Amino acid sequence: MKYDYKKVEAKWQKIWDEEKTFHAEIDHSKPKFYGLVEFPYPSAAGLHVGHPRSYTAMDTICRKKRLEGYNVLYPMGWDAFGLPTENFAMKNHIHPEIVTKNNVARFKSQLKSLGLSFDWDREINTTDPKYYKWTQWIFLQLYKHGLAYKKETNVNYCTGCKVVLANEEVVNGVCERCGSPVVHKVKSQWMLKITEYANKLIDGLEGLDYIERVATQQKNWIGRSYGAEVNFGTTTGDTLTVYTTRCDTLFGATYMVVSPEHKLVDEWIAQGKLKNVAEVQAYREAAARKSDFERTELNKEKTGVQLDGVMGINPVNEQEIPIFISDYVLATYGTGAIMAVPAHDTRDWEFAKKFGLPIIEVVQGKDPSNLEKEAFTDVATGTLVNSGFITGLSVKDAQAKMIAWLEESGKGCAKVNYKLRDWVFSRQRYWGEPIPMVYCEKCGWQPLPEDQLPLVLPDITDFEPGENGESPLARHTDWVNTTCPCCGGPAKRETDTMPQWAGSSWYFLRYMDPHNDKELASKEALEYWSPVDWYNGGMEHTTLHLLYSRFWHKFLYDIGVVTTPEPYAKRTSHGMILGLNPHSFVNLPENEQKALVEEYGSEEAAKKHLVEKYGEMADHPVVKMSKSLGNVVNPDDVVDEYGADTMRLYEMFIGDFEKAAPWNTSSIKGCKRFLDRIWALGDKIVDGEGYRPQLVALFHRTIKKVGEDIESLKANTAIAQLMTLVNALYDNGGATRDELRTLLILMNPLAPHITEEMWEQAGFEGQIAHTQWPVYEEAKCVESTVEIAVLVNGKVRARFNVDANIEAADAIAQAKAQEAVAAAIAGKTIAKEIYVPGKLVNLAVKG
RNA sequence: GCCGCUGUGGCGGAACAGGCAGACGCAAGGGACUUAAAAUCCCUCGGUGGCAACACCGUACCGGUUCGAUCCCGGUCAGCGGCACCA
Repeated sequence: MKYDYKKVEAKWQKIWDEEKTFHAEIDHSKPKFYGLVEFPYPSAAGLHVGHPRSYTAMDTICRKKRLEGYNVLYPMGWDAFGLPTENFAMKNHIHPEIVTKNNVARFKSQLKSLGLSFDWDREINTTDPKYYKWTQWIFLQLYKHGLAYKKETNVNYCTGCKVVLANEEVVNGVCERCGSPVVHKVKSQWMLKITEYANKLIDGLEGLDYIERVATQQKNWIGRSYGAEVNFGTTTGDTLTVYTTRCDTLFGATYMVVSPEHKLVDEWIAQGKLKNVAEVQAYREAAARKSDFERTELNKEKTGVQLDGVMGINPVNEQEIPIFISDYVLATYGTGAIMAVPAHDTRDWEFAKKFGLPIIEVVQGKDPSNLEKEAFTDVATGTLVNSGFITGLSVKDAQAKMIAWLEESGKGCAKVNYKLRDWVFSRQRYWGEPIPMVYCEKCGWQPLPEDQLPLVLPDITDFEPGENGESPLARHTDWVNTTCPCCGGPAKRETDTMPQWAGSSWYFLRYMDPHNDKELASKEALEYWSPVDWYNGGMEHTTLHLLYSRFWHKFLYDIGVVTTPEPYAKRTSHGMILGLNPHSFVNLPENEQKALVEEYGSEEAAKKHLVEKYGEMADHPVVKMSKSLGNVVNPDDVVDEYGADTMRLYEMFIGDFEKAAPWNTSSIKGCKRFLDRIWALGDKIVDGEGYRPQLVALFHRTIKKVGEDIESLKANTAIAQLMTLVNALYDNGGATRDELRTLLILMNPLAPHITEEMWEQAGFEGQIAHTQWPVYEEAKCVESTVEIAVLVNGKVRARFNVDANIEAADAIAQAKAQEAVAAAIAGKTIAKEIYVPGKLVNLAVKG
């Protein structure tokens, strides 16, 4: 009988739903396992084939863990606030709440059609006031602990859309959507002091099971560097403090640079100390006007203006050196001022060359004359020269001695700096959590009392941002006008909302206790389920979502709300699912390829033509799926044509889980065939108990390999092993009931519907979901006889079968007795004999 | 520029921890069944030479260590990702 996947899959999905098969409750008698995948943003486009890669992998792990006796929490929800929904709402004149509701319904039915074992009783939605009440509550705690503050900052303002954009919406200095130039505007914004946690966020990575590229990317993003602050004097009697990681080169400082925004420049202008005020002001204005695009331009020529009238004084030798302003020094890092050592810093070297400044060598490399060509920056090999009391030391020793001297003399101190900036937390948008703050002329900013949470979004219909990029909420004065929680006088609500990252920064906590209206989650639930045992998600979330949520969690830990210092014990990441580029030469149908080659003379010319026609991307046969290329694969279509189990299997079989992989429609057929072959085994039951002797080792090996591979995100090789097993069963005329039983359990985490159906039809007890994972015996994994390859000088000359437990000497003797081997070694001296148990004999011969 | 990763058949990819390279699957070619197609089943499938047994070459490239290297070491080239004037 043919396998009717539509009927069978619908049947089991209904059973799982009705019986709440995957509902999790606290149960202290079992070990717990909390598996987490990133909850999706429910976009209007619906599910993408990329989503199920992560979901299926974790589903497979969770299903296997349940069979192994774990109490598994595998939840799902919706990260539903955000710009695309709001834009869709504006364009189509539908309230974002309705848009969200529709999109969520679509996503949910799509996910259910894949048979993912989520506990739907714990479903959450970040736009639900019952949920965002606690997002707002966490913000208030941050505020009360001095970690939320309001500050004038530069924001990105799109001149076309007349709205403020988030950093992520600015691509190459222009608006992601309309392509208009983005300029900077100063706006007062809520900020979160993530920098206060910079150290903890780096050090906390120690001892966590994060894949390395995630950990290093986070470290680089936080960008901790160890150095020193050095106080330079000036001829005006001021102190100009610089930050440097190379205090060993202090004797080589030949000038100083301050950022255009540096405060001392304002003071010197005000005090009339500068002789070239006009020139300096012009440079500062030009720098301020520069767009992001100009700032990020590669190979930019260094520019700058000397501050005429002031000189810096080097504390180590009292030498007077000039001071410049230049935009290659950033106002936001370190002290916004540097000492320049052109001999040993590439940027300083370029600047010095351009402005004709002296270059003094203080760290000697192999070839001092090379300093005319480039700076010498190698820290590992240099020795200090021309450097007073540190001459002759290695760089490392010189730094230690210099810091000691600076601290002793009060001219500086050791200092740690970070690249990480505070988190801009305001968005001038409607579809986000309202920031629960009130402004009173008399009392200043006041937090909303906690008993007034949630502060619900007003029901409005005009979502267009105001002129000057003000939040649409600002127009709704009946909502904006309120009373001051402090003095009771008239006050105004904050009209900015939170960024999309807010709701996702703590959602994994809510899953533990999703319906609690007293606290974000009960202590009992937090203690039982924390931490998340395994969190899988995209690499694109490494530096924002993952870091933000670790920050919030660490804060909640510090104030005693949560019970573990880190939210996620383990973090892995999947590669993207890509599509074939229909414009790439190699993906064209053969006849079109031929036609093009004929038309343009050669394959090269044809490819060149395609690049001219479609842009550089035509050179890449595999690209991101996109609507414009028409290579988007809809999971619904795949489920409809092949079934959910085939879809799941293909998602797992497609390739190395951590790497990007192209979706290949014809490869899906292989997975479908495999399931059909398993289905047909149901009619090929042979007599016999347990595993037949010739299959014992294969079964034990398969149980071992499938278990291990699923657990290490190598389901592709687990499936390959299961295919091998099924092929072997066919070679042996079918399966015994016990063999079928084991096969079905092993396949169940990967293909749950077909296996439950076969289980039921074969008359096995209950459901696979309630049975146990099979055990293997290491001793039974090996065959009793093995094939030994005989190599002579690394070349295979013969093979023979022997008992697996053969002694080395016997194996070597038998190897030499092989006809082809005897011929190959005849008349030669054997220099060495190696026996690798159960595998090979290698004879090294001479002469 | 800095940091990280990757290079294996026509394709996706295997190969424990230095031990027979190419598991498993796709595509392709040949055959069986069929009025025919689909489906299914069988065979071939890294390259070169040979009717064949077989021989030689082969894991981006050059070199090293080793009885033995896709794997370890040194160098070169190519591709991908992240950060990007962070002092």
